[in-house]
Amino acid sequence: MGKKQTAVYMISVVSEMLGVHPQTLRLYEREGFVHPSRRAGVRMYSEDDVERIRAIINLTRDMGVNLAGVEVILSMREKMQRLQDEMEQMMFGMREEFMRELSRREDEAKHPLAKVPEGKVVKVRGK
Amino acid sequence: MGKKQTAVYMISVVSEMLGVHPQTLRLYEREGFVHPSRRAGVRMYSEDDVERIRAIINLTRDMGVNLAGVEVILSMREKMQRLQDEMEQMMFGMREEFMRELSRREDEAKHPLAKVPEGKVVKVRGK
DNA sequence: AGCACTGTTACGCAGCGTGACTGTCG
DNA sequence: GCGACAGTCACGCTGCGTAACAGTGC
Repeated sequence: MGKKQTAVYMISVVSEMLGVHPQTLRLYEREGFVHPSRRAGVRMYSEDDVERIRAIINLTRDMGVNLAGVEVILSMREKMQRLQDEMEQMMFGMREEFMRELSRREDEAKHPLAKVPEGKVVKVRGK
Repeated sequence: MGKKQTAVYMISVVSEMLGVHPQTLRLYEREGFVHPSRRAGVRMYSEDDVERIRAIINLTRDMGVNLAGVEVILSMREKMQRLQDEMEQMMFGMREEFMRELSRREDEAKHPLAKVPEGKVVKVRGK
């Protein structure tokens, strides 16, 4: 567990970086949108925290979205990200399976008498 | 162009079906969330319209989401649906391509002298 | 002692649901 | 002429950003 030495800011810095009232940042924490670490009781915002807050500001100030809406949207965003990763991984797995099937058939062609166990064929949910 | 004869309701019916004030429904239309058709100037809500309104009600009343938030969420939802369909289709295409590759190799094995044009191999964006 | 943090409380503006009112059509 | 639609306007409640205040630690 090394010391992930990414930049860390305290509330006043983040406040003027983003043009946000410090109280707003405390509010966001109370509402559970960000979880800055603490050093001696003082909030320390990581780069990720700042980025997350930036997204929230963008939603609230620029798009007029509610905090309740922000919560839904952020969780949807994460869900979408996971789904995309999952899909990608699935495609990769599919490709590998086909590769195995190809070499299996090649082996079978070379040694016609040795039965190589049959591979299963990837199914895709029909349209 | 057949007459898509799905059930159609006027505002008072929808209003009491969903327990929503009629004015609220008119508001949702003004804000561009639903587009009921009109018969003689009177709003006619399709099943889809009702379903969409139900989703909006769920977001606003139960989850406390803003109308601005609703807009973002609904469009995200559609986008996610499209993305999922697209992914599914892509996997289907991948499978077909592999099938072609398999039969190409079989042909090549049967007729060793006839060069069958080589098929391309599906690539997956690396992790 | 002074500055920047902490937390709590209060104010004000804006969004939005709803009620009231008037007009039109069948 | 009554009932349900249409539209417009105004009120009130709530959410949320901000300001004010007191307490604590370097």
